[in-house]
Amino acid sequence: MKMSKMFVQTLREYPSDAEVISHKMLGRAGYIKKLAPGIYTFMPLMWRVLKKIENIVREEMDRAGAQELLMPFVQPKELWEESGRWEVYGKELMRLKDRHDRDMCLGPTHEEIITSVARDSLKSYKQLPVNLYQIQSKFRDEIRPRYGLLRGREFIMKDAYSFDIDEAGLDKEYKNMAQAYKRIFDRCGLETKMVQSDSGAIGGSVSHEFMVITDTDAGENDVFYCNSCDYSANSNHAVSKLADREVDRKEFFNETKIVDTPNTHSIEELCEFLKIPSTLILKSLVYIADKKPVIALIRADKAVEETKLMNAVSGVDIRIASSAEIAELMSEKGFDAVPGFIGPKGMNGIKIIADETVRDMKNFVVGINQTDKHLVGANLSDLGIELNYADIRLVQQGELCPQCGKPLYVTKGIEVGNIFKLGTKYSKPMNAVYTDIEGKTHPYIMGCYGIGISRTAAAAVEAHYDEYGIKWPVSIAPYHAVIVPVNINDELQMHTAQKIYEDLLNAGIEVVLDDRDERAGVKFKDADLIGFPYRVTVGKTITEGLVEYKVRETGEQEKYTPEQAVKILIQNIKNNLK
RNA sequence: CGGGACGUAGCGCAGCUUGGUAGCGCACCUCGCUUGGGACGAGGGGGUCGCAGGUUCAAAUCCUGUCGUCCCGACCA
Repeated sequence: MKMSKMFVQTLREYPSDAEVISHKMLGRAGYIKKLAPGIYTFMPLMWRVLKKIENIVREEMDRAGAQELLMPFVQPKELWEESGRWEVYGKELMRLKDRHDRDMCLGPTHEEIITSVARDSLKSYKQLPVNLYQIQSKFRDEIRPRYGLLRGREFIMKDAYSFDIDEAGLDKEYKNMAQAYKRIFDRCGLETKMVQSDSGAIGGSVSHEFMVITDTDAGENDVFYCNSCDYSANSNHAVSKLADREVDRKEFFNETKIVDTPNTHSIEELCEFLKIPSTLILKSLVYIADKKPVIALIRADKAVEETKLMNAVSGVDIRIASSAEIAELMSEKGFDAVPGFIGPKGMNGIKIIADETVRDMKNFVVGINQTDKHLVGANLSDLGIELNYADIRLVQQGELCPQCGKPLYVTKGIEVGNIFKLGTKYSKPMNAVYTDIEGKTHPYIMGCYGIGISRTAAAAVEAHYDEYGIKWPVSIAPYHAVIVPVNINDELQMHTAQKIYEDLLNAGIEVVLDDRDERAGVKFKDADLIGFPYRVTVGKTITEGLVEYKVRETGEQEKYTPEQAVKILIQNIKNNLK
């Protein structure tokens, strides 16, 4: 490719709307162009990167025994009604009507479609197991798309679905996919952690996410992990042992009574007023789960993990209650307390979920729905309510590993892939069954396995960049190398560059010749920004028969004869692609 | 959906307070000069100032409405 003809425009400045590294870099280097929020054109360089990732995914999925197909992007409502998700999925599902006024949607995921395809074709146990996948654009009408390709509305995804006759088969395929994913991300030059996670809206029981660990702002997930064993989990799923279970502190309160606690609207204010540690306070939080109030109780030095709470009440939608909703709840129960003084006492008929931390608390402080008052020296028996215990606690750094008891650490991660055990979540309601050896029918045992292709590309930038631009891993770089003649009007320089370029092309290397009549600085800046893994500069030293070879990743550079440079380049690239 | 901000050339921005012939840098075109880390000079092309009303002799500027975009909170590959 000649740089002078390449359809790319690099910019002097970062796009003003970009917040995170990958968005800034990909925008400035001319890889992507925004059309609408979360909707981007993949420019030629970007498309080359995406195709590289797709091909790695294809090779590894095929090697793992999966078969590629391609399902429709536009889907009819009827299938979504069969699975029950037309009602449940919410506004992220982009709904539209065709000319006959029929309800349709843009595919955010394809469980319904693949299940309907499978049930028409997979009739016998003899045909199972099967794993089918596709690589395609998905559309999810995210509330707030952001971070460029990391959270788009339209994005490219690989989604795979497995069908087995029993759980054992699913377990085997689940492991098989986990191994394939490891190989895929390794080949993309990405270090990932496989972490336990919540199974979310797609449903099912067990799931793991593949996280690119990053120290940039783009990591939207907190990952807890143990250095002593293999435990790691997304914060929405992580569990821990408490480092401190010391809760009976009789020295503070030796009798149960109501005390005045004026203007203590926060835990901090209450601690300060009563001169007590926050571990002595039972915190009561009001949430709205599927439009109904739920009270969550937890030791006040800990925070509630909303996904866990949602699972504890089997809800699909949860958020903290507004002060108006709290006021409404109060008046319904005959109280008039303001937030800060809410408590479980007298809340009969409201679902109350207590975190495990509550179990051990004794002689604690709790709100009793009277403004400017708290009950001190309280015990659970004083509250006169029925508690449902569940782990709804957000793990904090320093708490202990649930497996081995050593301290847990936290880091940021970008989720680039996930694997789910679906079981019969879709096959049962959609009556997708096979016939066993005895002639009986059973629903398939299903699994699903996703990889965000475009997100993986962005995550690779987050993991490989410096102040000058992108440092693509060779395996997914748009081109392997760039040849830069410093002065194209110098016949020897240009002739040598041209020769190197052709030799590399003939060797199957994806190479760009920067034949633009620009100053060296411009070409170097662009080469660094675009992120070619290797650069060969043909400048003044060509009069001594030498060119300069430079590695983008390490900054390492060396002078060679043109023939040596070609040879080393070919060798390094081939080694890297193994 | 709530809270904040912004819409002026492909990109980044000034002008608006106090109405009076639309500007700057980058990018683009021509010529010259230059050629190892985003040179320089001269000339040039490109904008219904998001859109619609209103006020006014006169609106990018003031008023009203509307659409769009970005940032902070609840989702997920």
